[in-house]
Amino acid sequence: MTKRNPDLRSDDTSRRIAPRGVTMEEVGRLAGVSQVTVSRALSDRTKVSAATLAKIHAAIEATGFVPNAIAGALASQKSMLVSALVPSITNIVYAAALQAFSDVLRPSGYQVLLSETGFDPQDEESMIRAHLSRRPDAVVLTGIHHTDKARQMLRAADIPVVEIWDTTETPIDLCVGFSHIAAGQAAAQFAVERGYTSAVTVSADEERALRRQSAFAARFASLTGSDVARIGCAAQASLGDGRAALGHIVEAGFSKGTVIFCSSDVLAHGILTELAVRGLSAPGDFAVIGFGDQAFAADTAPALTTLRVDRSTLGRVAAKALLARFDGHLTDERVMDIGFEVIPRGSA
Amino acid sequence: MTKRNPDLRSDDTSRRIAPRGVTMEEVGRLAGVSQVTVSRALSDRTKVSAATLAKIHAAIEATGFVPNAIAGALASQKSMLVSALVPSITNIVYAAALQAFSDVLRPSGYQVLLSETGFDPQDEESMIRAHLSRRPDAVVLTGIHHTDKARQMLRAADIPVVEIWDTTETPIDLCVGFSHIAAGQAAAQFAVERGYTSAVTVSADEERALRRQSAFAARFASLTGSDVARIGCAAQASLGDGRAALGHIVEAGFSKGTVIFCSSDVLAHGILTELAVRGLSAPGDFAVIGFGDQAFAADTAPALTTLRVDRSTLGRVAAKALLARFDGHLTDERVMDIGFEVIPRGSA
DNA sequence: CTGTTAGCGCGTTCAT
DNA sequence: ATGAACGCGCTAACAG
Repeated sequence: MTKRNPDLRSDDTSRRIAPRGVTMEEVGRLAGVSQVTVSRALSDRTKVSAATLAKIHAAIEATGFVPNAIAGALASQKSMLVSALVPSITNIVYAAALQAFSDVLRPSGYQVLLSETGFDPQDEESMIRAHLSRRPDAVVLTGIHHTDKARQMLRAADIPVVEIWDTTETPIDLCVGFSHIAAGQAAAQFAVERGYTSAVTVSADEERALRRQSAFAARFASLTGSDVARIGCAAQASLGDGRAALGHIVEAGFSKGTVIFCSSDVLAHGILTELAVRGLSAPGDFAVIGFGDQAFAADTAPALTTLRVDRSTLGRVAAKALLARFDGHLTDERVMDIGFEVIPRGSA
Repeated sequence: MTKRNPDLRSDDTSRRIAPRGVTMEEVGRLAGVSQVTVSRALSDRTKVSAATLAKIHAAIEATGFVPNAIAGALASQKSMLVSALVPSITNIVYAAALQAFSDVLRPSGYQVLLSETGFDPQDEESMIRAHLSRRPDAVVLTGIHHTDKARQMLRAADIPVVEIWDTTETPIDLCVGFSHIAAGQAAAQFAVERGYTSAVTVSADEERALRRQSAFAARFASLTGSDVARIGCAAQASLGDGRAALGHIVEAGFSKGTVIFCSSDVLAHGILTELAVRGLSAPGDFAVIGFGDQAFAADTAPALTTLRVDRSTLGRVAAKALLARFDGHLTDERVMDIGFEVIPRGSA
């Protein structure tokens, strides 16, 4: 008998204090059934008799068995993993969308593998490679700009891909977001309707924010004939950046009655803060429009006029689209526009 | 010959448009070497001749091969995955720590599998089970309160476990955080030294925040002899909650010169906001102490006096402790206190 | 309802 | 420096 005694291994583990992990084989042995039966009991309890099911559950309880999802994934070619890539997890905007996204996927057994890409497509590409090595059942990317290599790898992976936070005519696969150009235009339209004839933008140095900013400026100029200046700041704009921006605006001698379109509510909040410090008021001296409608926007003083993008809906729609795909529903609706909404409050 | 022809599979895949995933076998065939050689080339390039290495890389390039980490993990018994469980990813406090944590682990090839537990130990337990099924090489938990079952599963998994955001004499394994009691006491001490003789706390309904609040109240009372009232709000406290809290404080008739200790900077910011709206000032009318030293704390008006906890350091220390463990360094320093710091600014 | 047999794609011996 | 054989723990046919 050259064949290895199958019991050797169990003898080895029985000597150990902490086994490497209980297997279905061991659970089955204890329950008096084979490994497959254990597998079946766990995947579909109706495929096993009530009596054996009870014995198996007892054995699982006794051994503390936790299924090995790695082995399961290798055998079934399904990892039950969805990978998500966002620029930053400390940015509430992405975090909130991911929260909703995960919440929808979890009940179906999927877990989300998350990574930060920063704002660089090259970094994103290498993270995509790392994620694909785990054979996710789907991938979620932020934005619509990716390297050619990244697109190619994604297509080769032959799994659903969702691009979020933007819209495009040419998605890799699926797309859930809204038009940043339309958002910027809507803000301009609103500002003009409110009677403002002069405007400045304060915008984070981030591609989508810049697109909103440009659209605002173009529309505002075409509507009023007045040029729109731009003040820039870091990609992760802070309250302090907003305060500093107002300083520049005031010192540049912008006339009172100017409206300030910010690329985020945080920047807008900074503007409001600095306004108060300088004894100025909104919208009397300067009007302020934010972006995002974050939790605090309704509670600033004055309350912040802003553009709402429903981050939860974004995540939820993306997740549901994936679940539909996993169920074989091949929707022809590949790009889903969740829109946005101007929320008029006190600041403009 | 009943044995399946090993070439059948490759013939099948050659007919496909999108193969299920290129294998080392296929890469090797194209490079004229065996599967093992490809494996070696990828794990340690020096174990393969320069000539074959080149051929292998060419084949990888040509096929778009991406290693299957699932198969790798099953074979090597190493998933290169670290699972992390936090109450909420939209809470900047946890997100920032995770960011640093991931950044330290990534260069070593580890990825972080993240899940939200909410604030319920029972939910945490089931998420732990789900995570353990993926056979992570380590687990990170938030806080020191977990169900017995959870502790038991974790021990059975026989992998490093790090509890973060708190300290304890009896960690499951490792622990990285700070003493919430000491933090509350330090805030009270500071308040007393600044001359405040009356205090109120505004605290989120969350275990660690409540512990800080109690410690503050106890120390403040023992130092001044005056009782400390408590105002509570939701676990995820908002700016609006802070504003409302000040309303209660004012209406309850607290004397001016009272110091308000908040469980988060966001709440404190809300207090400052409402103070300004009511024409009151800090610290003249009411002094405010926050907690966390978030990015905006230095830029509020007045700047917020707060307790700083270095979230990046927290994440970094936890990650480094794990890397040391992976390298076999069995430190006897199991609980690491990263401390905190009182940051005196204008509000108190 | 239950067991047998084959892989899933890789790392890890052990040869050569 | 390279290859053959084996096994990681599970799911997926196929029998009975």
